[in-house]
Amino acid sequence: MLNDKLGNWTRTHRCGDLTAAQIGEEVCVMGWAQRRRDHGGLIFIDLRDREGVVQLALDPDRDPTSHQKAEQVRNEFVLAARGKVSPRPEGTVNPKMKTGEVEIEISELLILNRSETPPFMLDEFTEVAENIRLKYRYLDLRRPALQKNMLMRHLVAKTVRNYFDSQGFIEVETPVLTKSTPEGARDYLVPSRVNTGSFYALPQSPQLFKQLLMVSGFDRYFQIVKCFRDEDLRADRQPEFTQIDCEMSFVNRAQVMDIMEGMVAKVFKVALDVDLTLPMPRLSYAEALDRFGVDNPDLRFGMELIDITQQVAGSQFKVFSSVAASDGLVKALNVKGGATFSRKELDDLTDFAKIYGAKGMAWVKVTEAGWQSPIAKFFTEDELTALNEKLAAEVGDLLLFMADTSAIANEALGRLRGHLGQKLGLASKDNYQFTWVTDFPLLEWDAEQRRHVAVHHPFTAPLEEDIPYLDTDPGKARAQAYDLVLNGSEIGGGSIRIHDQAVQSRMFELLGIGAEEAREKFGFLLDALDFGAPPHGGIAFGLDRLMMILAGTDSIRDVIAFPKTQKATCLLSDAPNEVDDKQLQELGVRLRTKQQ
RNA sequence: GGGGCUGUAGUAGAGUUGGUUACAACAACGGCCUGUCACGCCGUAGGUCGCGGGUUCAAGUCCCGUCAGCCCCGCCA
Repeated sequence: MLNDKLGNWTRTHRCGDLTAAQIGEEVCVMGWAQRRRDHGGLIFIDLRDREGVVQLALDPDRDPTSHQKAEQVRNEFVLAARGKVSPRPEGTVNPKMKTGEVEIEISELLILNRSETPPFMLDEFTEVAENIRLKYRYLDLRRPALQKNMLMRHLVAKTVRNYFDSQGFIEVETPVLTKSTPEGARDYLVPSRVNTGSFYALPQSPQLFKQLLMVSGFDRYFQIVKCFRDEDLRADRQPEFTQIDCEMSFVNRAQVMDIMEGMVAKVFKVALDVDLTLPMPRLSYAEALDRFGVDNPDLRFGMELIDITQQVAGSQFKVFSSVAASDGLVKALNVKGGATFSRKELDDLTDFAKIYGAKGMAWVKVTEAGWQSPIAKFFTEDELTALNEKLAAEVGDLLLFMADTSAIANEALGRLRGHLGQKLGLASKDNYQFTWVTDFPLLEWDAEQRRHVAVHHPFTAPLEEDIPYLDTDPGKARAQAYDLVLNGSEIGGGSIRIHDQAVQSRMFELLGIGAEEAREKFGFLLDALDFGAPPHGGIAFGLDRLMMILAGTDSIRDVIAFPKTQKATCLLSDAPNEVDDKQLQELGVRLRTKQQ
């Protein structure tokens, strides 16, 4: 059957926008049939567009032609309808719908297109397995939840652009086909046909180009830009993702952080109508690790880590005292009211800690009769008193202990803290607690590669007072870096950059990148720094992670229109796919066989 | 590279100790119905139990392998 033609019909309203204010108006709406209710005589159709749903009423007595057409309508047919907005008869108002006070009395109906029966209902109620949703992503995107997320993402991007514009930033595009560089994540490579045997890399970030823009005098740059990292996926990680990237000249750390707080506050106001308190708290890396065990602490709840290494150093409990003697850490958490945890729950917590390298976990239930714990017997009265005091232990509390190297004790107990915060409902989704984390180490020792690697990236400037350490004790040098952490998630990170060619060369040297390699890989940057590079610094925010928190979802796929699966494939387009041998030949690329 | 969870009509699920023809719901299709709104009523159709192998008289169910989706560790300057 032929579809109706749109002709010169013009939409006057979006479905979801019709309210009592339009009563009496002749309107024209277009959208998808969400559901048809056929009463034999009267037919109701819920028509949906991105703003919502409105009820069309088709009365055979008013217009038999459109009523007849309405009998053919099935789910997801594309309709255009003209009619009068009317108040619903008494007793038939639907308070659950935004448009529930009105309906459109249809005088003319067009079936613009038909639809196969969709593989799943496109309403807000039906739950569908994610692989099915991803295969039919264009249908899933038609549903209210994803429509809402994508509309919000647009609003956030618009707000970011307006804010940066108002602060004198300009958006400049940087290359997507660029140069592979050592350090950092695995690159996505693109073979060059014109230069057989050579490859471009897709950018992990526009880092070098934005620094060059500072050398070029643009002063304040930003870009909302795709970045690519060929690493394994997580619930909050996709191989291609979007950064809000920016860079400023003639600024120090505090000035960068101030401007960025303003941007984040604007975004929260526009997207959620939430007023943030500025300035945001600032924690040093050392303090974050000491108090929370991780460099991305969730500040929605307390339950801080407590260092009890001193208190147990002399105890009979060898697991603790030996760690204390070997420069490790013994730390504890006081889970208020946690004495009700079952043995199974405690075992589960232990298993959780083991994921992060912990060898075990000691626990204590604080009861009226004292410590109920497998390890209670190892401690003297004095030691118990000291520990109870240090941990502010009260009857009903659960104390969890971790003894290990400082790295493992901190991470395992810190993760356990985050896990317990979720489990105990201490981390409400609509509570937004920010903190900056600063003074990261500049370098860390990579035992496998037997060299220092940059904690942030190789262009990060050391704290001015720590520059002497570069020659004496590089591991001790701290960086002029800063991460913005929201509810335990790192949503942004940046630094003041090195603008001095000599310092940059020294940095490469420390990273074990020889002068020749540095010249080959980064020569263009080193050259640029020699031509009057201004002091500069910047930051990049992960737009997808920010959107996850704004949208209140646990999956990055819910804020990306066309996301990849965990194996980095696209179930919709079937990418990546094999290509014709002819294409490979043109590129000068030959596939290795499995045996090789 | 490693650990874990899941896979049964189009969809989301039930299926007990291995035992008759694999269930009911929603969706679909046909019919009835003039105030429903996740409409209602009657009827019809719809299955490679992810795939492959094994054990068994007998496998959706037990075992092995494999594929896919998800979560995590490693990885992610």
